[in-house]
Amino acid sequence: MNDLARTPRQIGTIIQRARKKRGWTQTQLAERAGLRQATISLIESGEKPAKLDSILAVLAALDLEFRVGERSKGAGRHIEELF
Amino acid sequence: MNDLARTPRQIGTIIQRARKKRGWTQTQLAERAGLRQATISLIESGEKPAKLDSILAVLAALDLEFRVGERSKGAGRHIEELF
DNA sequence: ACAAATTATGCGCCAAAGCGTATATTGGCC
DNA sequence: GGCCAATATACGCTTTGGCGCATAATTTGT
Repeated sequence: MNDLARTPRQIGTIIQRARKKRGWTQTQLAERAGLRQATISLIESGEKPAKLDSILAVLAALDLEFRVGERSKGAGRHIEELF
Repeated sequence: MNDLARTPRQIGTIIQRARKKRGWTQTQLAERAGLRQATISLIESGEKPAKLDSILAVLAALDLEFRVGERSKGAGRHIEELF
């Protein structure tokens, strides 16, 4: 994978795609991440900035993780390019 | 680069390394990220969970970015895996 | 089209991140 | 040791993310 995640919205989109890929509902993901369905909804929309802990919990529940790399070194894809 | 970042502490360590690599003080980084020196100190220690926005601002100031990838898989990725 | 499931919002509340300011504490360097 | 830059803490205050609970709004399946 290695999707670029520079903004809360990009992160939300990535999370949503990963969740649907697993066939999970927001409620199911919320349970696994120890959050509420409403919180998942907000995170996926990216409109309200979340806490780092919440994002990390969601990523872990999806078996995903952050990696930190230098910008503009083309090691990832922009999520917008997907459709 | 592409450093693993699963916990706030790991993220803080990465940020600190990148900052020192650039020869910046916490105060300088704070100015560029629109935060306080004290906040940078807390983020680098990773002891107090920060807000996602703060982390993203710091990464951007350091010309870094998050990438999201599957756990337990190497950094250099096969694009074919995605579909 | 209808019912069921899923997702998006609303409201009051609490905990805490970040702020401003200021002060310890540490670390280099001469 | 002594001095100054750099970093870690402190306190009161404001803002807000996430909660519980609930309900709209939307999507999906038959």
